[in-house]
Amino acid sequence: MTRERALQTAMGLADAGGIGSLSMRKLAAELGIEAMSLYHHVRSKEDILDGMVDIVFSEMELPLPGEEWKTAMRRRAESTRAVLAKHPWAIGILDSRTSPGTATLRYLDTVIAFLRAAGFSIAMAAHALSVLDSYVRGFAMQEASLPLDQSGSIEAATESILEQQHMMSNAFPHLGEMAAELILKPGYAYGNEFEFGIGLILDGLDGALAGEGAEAARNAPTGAGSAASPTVG
Amino acid sequence: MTRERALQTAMGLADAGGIGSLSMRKLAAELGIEAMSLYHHVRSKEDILDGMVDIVFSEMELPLPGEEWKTAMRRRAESTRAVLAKHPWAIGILDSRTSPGTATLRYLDTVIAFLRAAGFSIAMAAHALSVLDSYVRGFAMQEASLPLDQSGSIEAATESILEQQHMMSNAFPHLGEMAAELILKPGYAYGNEFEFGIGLILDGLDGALAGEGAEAARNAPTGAGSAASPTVG
DNA sequence: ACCTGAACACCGTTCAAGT
DNA sequence: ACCTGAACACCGTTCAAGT
Repeated sequence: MTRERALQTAMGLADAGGIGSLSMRKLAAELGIEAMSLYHHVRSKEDILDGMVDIVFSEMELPLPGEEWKTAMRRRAESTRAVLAKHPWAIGILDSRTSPGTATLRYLDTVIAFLRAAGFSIAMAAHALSVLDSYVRGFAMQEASLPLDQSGSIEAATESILEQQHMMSNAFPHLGEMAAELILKPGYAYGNEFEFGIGLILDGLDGALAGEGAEAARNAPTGAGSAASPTVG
Repeated sequence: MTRERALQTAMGLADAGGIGSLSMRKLAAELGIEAMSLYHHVRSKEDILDGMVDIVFSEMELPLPGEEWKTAMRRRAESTRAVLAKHPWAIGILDSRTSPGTATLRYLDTVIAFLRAAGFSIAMAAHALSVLDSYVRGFAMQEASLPLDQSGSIEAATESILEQQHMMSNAFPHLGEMAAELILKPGYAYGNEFEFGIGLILDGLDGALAGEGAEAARNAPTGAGSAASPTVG
């Protein structure tokens, strides 16, 4: 029995049945011990959740040094989305840990280092982190709560949805139209909306970065507009 | 005793002490009845959560007919953020309700109607809803989990944070630099990042809309590029 | 050092019994 | 129709007692 094995088993339980099916008693049973024995390896259930969240961060792909920044941030976003789809219970508690683990801190540090090396000022790196991660986590949250079939399209096979669809078209015509003309059509998968948003945000960051670079160049025309020193006051 | 009063009291409990402090027994006590009596007015705790989420949607400001769309969407985003800051327990369960209430459906229908009237195709309205709401909810989630003082800046007064800050600067230098040079500086408030992201997304949508309008004009040069008919196949 | 039975203070919900 | 006591099957956690 190690803390590591307890965390891995806890991840398995949460992945399989949601965070609600993770209890100290069930986890202990899975490990072949009594619930009270767990407290020799972890401090509390909160401690277990801290450890689980840190494992989730450790599974996310990091940007590679030298990679073009938009490519790197797009890959990071897609990796985050994939990891959160595998561990949907983690979405709501990713940020709420009061004591972030080392994998979490290393993850953040590496992303910030990458952005700085790519020419982002400290303030612009904070902007980029905020808008990208807010979007990716919000999207993961919405995606996690959809009734999806295995192709990723909305599960419309049940009678109840079709009934609702009919009622909706009368009481809520625009929602009904969007459902009928787009969302419930065979080709539509909500997951594809991700690409639109991430592209839009990366292009926007590109523009903001160019504007900042131009401004820096005006203020200090000899500098290369690169990353070494902070440009924020 | 009515369902309405039960929901309002439940909201008060959740607002005050988080969703964890909302139990059927405590709610009943607050209402002056026994826990079991609640089941005469609501079907289950899930039913209560459904009702609470619908009330949260009813508190969000809707776009006004005729309003300029970027203004309207910015106001909607800020209102959503404010409502979710008042009811942080709602952020993680907003989308996960399997049976949305009438306020929720009316809210969505009104927003879609507004976007269609502003010239968005069905597909572009879906894009806009997805990227805006993912961002706003993701941001609300991150904001809800920060240790903020009343001015909205990070609470840096505790020794433990300063200690961590010192350790961090060695092990995680870029994170440490961002903390020291930006986040822990007196003027900084994480909430101000919201404006950067929402502006970036609205500008991006503006460009996408113009592109779509130009394409529609090429395909049917006599049309005004307006909202009446769907342009999605 | 590691494990555990009993216990405490909680949960959501059912059911039969009251008015 | 509305309320409720007792009960069931759960929680996280403490504590004294075992090896």
